[in-house]
Amino acid sequence: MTIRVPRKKADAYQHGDLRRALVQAGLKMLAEGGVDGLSLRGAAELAGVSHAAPYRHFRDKEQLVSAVAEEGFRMLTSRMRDEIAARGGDVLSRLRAAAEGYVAFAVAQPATFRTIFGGAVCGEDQPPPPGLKEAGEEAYHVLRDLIVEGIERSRLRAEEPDRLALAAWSMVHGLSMLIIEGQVPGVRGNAAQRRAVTDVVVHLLETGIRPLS
Amino acid sequence: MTIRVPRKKADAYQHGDLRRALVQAGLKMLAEGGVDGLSLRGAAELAGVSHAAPYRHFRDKEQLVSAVAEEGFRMLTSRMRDEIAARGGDVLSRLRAAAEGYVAFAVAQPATFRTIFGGAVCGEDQPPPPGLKEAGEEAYHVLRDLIVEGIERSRLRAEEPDRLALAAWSMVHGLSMLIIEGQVPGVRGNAAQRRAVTDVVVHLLETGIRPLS
DNA sequence: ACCTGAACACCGTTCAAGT
DNA sequence: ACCTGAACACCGTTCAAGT
Repeated sequence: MTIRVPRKKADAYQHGDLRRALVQAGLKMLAEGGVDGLSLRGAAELAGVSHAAPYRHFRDKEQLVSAVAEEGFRMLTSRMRDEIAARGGDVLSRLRAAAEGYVAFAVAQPATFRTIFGGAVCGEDQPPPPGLKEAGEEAYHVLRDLIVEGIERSRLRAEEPDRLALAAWSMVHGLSMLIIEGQVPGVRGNAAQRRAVTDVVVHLLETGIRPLS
Repeated sequence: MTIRVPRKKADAYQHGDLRRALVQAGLKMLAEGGVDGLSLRGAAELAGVSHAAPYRHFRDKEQLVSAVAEEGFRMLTSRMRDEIAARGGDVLSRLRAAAEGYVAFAVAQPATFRTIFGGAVCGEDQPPPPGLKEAGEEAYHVLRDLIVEGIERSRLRAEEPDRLALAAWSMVHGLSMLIIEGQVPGVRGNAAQRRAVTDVVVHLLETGIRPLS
């Protein structure tokens, strides 16, 4: 009789971890070379494998990009959770923390952020790949849970949570994109200014742009 | 003596209109093949010219993409202006029209919309190319003028206009991106639902997500 | 000035062949 | 099963050469 131990070696590239290695390589290429720096051949080289090997794990480049986007999405969610936990306070304070984590991630990893929402992943009609969809829903639930708590505590309007969540997500997502695009002058490189701008925008999200009347 | 007439022929590709032809070709490729469908060689072929000819007008692909983004930005601004003019009404009604024009353009031309804000154009530190920056400012002023009018008429909060404009732009831009990314379920293909969702989000932008208290 | 054709390096993808 | 090496089509870019 032989006892089968599940193989978990350190140099496990040849045992099923090539997929993970390729995704990590993709994230590294995004961080170093921007969106255009991500290539199948480059990822294969970084993983120490021939350029044809990735096709054992991904049908085409789009599937690798999708896997990288999924991992990036989970990193974004982590960043939000960390910021929320570090800030604490009442639910509005934690919502602001989530917003700042979101913006901070976008600025720190613009190419990864763009890949997550890059649309190279799902075309006009195709549904998003399941893993990426799941990662998106996980991020969305972090936001939605805060919204629901805010409503229960009467710190947010007694509206349908999904409506408030969509408005909040849109605002923070748009702000992040405009900042990394350089459309908000003097903010991309200045962390203090960035936080100030984010606070202003989130405050307007909370109270609206119409007069209090 | 010879009278020099300014040359404006119909088949003016050889007389300085090659640049324009290449930009138009780029827009066509974006509409038909998505962001990845845009190539220098393809644009040259569509313009009926050798693959090296574009380098007389653009230093590299990035400059062509930048020119295409600029033209796309002007199309987006036109779309907003048209929607504003068609709707009319008070300033809040026209703000809503601008938002719907923005979202409608993004959904109708997602690849062009992504290229405008694609970031392939300006890197981390580089400033945006002047033409694209100007096109962006033109779009921004359409929004800002509405905001200023709203403040003057006491339909918007007496805040710094740029703050209100940034909040509004962020919200509508983010909503557009989330919709074309497929993150807002059941909206990408449904114009009526899309308008309803946009109205809800803009209404929350106006009145905020906090209770009226 | 403006354009061409050949050339180079790089990429995504396929496939017969190796272990 | 998993990986390799050669091969193909495509791309961005350069450059000597043509008019």
